[in-house]
Amino acid sequence: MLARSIALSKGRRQIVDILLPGDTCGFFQSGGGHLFDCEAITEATTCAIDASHLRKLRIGCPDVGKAIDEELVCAAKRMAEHLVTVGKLSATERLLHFLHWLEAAYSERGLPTHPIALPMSRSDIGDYLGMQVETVSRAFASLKKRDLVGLLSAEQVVLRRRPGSGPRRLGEALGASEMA
Amino acid sequence: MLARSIALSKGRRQIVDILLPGDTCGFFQSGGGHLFDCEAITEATTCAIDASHLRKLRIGCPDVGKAIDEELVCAAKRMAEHLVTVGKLSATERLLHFLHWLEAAYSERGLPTHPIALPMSRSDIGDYLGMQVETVSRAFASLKKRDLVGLLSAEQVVLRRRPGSGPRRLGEALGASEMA
DNA sequence: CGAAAGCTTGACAGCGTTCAATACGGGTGG
DNA sequence: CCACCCGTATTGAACGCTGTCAAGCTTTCG
Repeated sequence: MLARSIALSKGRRQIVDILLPGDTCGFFQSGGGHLFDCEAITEATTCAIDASHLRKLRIGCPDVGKAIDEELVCAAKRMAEHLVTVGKLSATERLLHFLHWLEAAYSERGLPTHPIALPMSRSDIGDYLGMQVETVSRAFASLKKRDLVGLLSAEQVVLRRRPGSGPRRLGEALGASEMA
Repeated sequence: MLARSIALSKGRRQIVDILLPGDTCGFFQSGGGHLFDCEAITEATTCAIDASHLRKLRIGCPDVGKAIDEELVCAAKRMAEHLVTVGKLSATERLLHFLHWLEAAYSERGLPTHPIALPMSRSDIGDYLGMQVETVSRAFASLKKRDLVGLLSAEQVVLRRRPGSGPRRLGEALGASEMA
């Protein structure tokens, strides 16, 4: 698990994207400078590709260009949905939404989802979801009290699926997340 | 001015990006479906490019692919910085940051910046910055009271530059935006 | 001129931040 | 093995900001 982030003053940062096995963490540079920091949350094995070599490769092989585009578009899509999460949801809803997203992402990659591993610290979660560490804790407490999640430990979480709150599109998820 | 947004339930939406003359509003589709809605805020003249034609064009001409990548990366960069704005700034700071961003964007394109035009409604601004209409109004009032902006009308704004708060990189801007 | 839509302002409740204190867990050294 | 210590997580209390509801106000358009 990697975190793509933007560094701010005084050691603060905003995590803008989270990368899981199979995702690509390069590509985001223009004019030679990288746009984002990228930091490993867990142990990670990465594969470096020489930029000039890749550039040459693209010319002969259109599929390469297409794959790069696909990756860029996916990252943009993730960020846009994340923007909705941060912009429109309450703290508890953000956390729940994030956990469901993680579960879906794990499941796509064949990683265990019961429980789901949460290797990042509370402060990482806060930097990702745009809230304070304390608020993250409170949100966990709130979800636990409602039996929406179970906490085996601080980094081992089980999601209890509420009827009708399964994985769904974001627009509907938001409608449902109003937790009336 | 166009707004790229994600539609939510009950007519709500999150605007994820704002496009100005020279920006490209396509590209964001995968599997035939568009990822975002795109809506005109002002009158706009657009230029449609046939997708299959473009695909063929890329093969022979590497610059085309590079230009598309450039556009994707720029959009991702905008969204990431916007994410910082929404995730880490208070309502008033968000608005001020947005106005400065607009000024810089206008200035890059040779559009007038004194005053700067604000063709979008308060509700659009709210959907972009992740806050309510009333909060947008309050933020304007607060900025006006501090003489950071002047309101000629609801859509004609002048930015009064505070010493040391000119256009700068986002990391520093955030440091300064703590408005101590 | 009247109506409708958008903008602004006020009051109040609720949520999230802040500051502070406490609990938990892993590791080290005695 | 236990005591201690550190970093991290949780919990508590008070405050401030923002969402909400409601009422005026301005502008636009018929």
